[in-house]
Amino acid sequence: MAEKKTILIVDDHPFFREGLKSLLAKQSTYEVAGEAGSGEEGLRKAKEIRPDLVIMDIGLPDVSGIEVTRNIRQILAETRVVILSMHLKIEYITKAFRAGATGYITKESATERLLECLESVSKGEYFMDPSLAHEVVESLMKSDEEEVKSADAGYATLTRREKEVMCLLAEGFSTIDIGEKLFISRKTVENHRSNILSKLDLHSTVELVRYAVKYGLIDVTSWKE
Amino acid sequence: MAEKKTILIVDDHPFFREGLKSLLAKQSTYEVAGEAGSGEEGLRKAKEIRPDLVIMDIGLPDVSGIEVTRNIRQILAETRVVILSMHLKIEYITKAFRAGATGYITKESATERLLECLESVSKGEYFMDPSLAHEVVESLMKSDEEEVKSADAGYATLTRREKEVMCLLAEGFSTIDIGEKLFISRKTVENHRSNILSKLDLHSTVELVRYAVKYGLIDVTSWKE
DNA sequence: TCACCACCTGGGAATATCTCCTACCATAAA
DNA sequence: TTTATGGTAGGAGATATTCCCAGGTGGTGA
Repeated sequence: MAEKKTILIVDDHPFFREGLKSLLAKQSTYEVAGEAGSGEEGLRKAKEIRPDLVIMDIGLPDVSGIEVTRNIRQILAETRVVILSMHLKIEYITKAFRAGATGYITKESATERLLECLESVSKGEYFMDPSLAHEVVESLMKSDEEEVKSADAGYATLTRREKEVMCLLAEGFSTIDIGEKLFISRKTVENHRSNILSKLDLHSTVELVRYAVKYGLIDVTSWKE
Repeated sequence: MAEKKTILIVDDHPFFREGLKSLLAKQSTYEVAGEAGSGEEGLRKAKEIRPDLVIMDIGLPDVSGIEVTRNIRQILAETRVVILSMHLKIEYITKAFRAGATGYITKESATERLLECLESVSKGEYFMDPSLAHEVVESLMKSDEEEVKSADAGYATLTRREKEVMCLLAEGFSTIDIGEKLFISRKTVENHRSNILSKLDLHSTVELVRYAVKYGLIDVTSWKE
C-alpha cells in the first residue's frame, strides 16, 4: 500500500477541520486532499479531487450532510463517506447509511476510533461507532419484531383451500372474483370465508386483512402502485 | 472503584475459557469468579455466585446461550451479559439483545475490544462490536423503510369527517359501530364511505384498509394483540 | 371392506350491507 | 342573495353475508 488515501473533510467548523487535519497528518496512510465548509462546496470539491474518503458532518449550514453524501455516492462510486456527527438519533443513522454512507461515528469518539473507522471503511467495510449501540439496539429490537411471530397458531389450523381463499381475500378480491379464480362457486368461497373467520375468531373481512398483514401473510411493501 | 467486577465465563471450550481467564487476570478491574462449560451449569453458577458480568457463548452443547441469557437476566437483574459469539447473523444479534444481553462481540475481535466492551457494559451501556456493523446496517436499511412515504395526494382531498370515518373503517369497525361512535346514522357513514372510495379510486373496504396501511394511516405494528 | 371424518363443494332463506339517488340544513364564499 | 361544500339522513334495489343443510371425495383405521 504505497499510496496514501486521499481525504476530503466537510465540516462548517474551521477549528474542527484543523484538528482533524493535524490528527491525520500524524498518520502515514492518509492525506487530507481538501476541505469544505458547506455542503455545496463539499460536493464541488469532491467532484474535483475525487477523494478516497470523505469525512462528513451532518449539520452543515446549507444542505444536510446526508444529502451531500447521497450526491457524492451517486457521482463517485469509489468514494466512501464517513459521517462524523453529533447526532445519535437512529433516524440520522439509518438515513445516513441509506444515503450511501459507509461509516458513522460521533464527535465524542476517541481519535483511535476515527482511525479505526477510516481503516475499515477504506476496505469497504461498514463501520458503526459502538456508542451508537444503544440507539441501534433499541431500533433492532423494535424492528422485525413482526417476523418473530408470523405463523400463528390459528392460521395453522386452516386447511390448504382456506389459506388460499384467505390470501385472495386479503389481496382485496371479492368472493365472486375468487370463485372465478379457483373455479368454484361464490357460495363456496363465502363458506370458506366464514370458516376462516370463525377459526381465527375474526368478525369481518377487514379484520381478516389486518390479521393477514399482522402475521405477514401478505406483503405490505409490495403495494407500491 | 475499589472492588473488582466479578465475571462468570460460560463457554464449552476449556482452552477458550483459559485464554479469557489469563487475559482478564492481567486486568486489575476484573476477577473471574467462576466458569461453566454448559448452559445448565452456567445458569446454576450464575445463581450461586451472582456475578457482575457474564461472558456467554451462544453455541453451547445443551441450550442456546441466548436462552441462558434470558434466564439469568430474569433472575439477576443486576448481572449484565456479554455475548461472545462466532455468529454474525442479524437474527442472533437481535435475539441476543432482546433476550437481555447488554453487549455483543465476536470471537475474532481484538482483546482490546473485549475490554472496551466489558467497560461499557459494566456502566450499563450497550456495546456492539463494529464488525457487526455490516449486518446491522443492512437490517436497519430494510426496516422502517415504510415511513418514507405516508401522506398521499388523494388522502388530502378527504374532508375531516371522511378521514375520521376512513380510520375507523380501517380499524375494522362496521358502519353501524362507526355510526354509534360518531353519533350519526349508519346511512351517513355509508355515504362517507362511498365518497371516500370514489375520491381515492378504491372499490371495497378491503382496498381501503390496504390503502390505509400503505400510507401509514394506521399503525400495523400496534396490532399486537 | 366399511365406517368415519375432514375437506371441498354448493344451495336456500333470512338478514345485513352497499350503491345510487334524492334531500335538507348550516356555513362559508362569491 | 346565490352558490358551493360538507355533514346529515332516508328509500329502493342490488349485493353480500350468515347460518343451516347436504352431497361427494379421499384418506384412515377398525
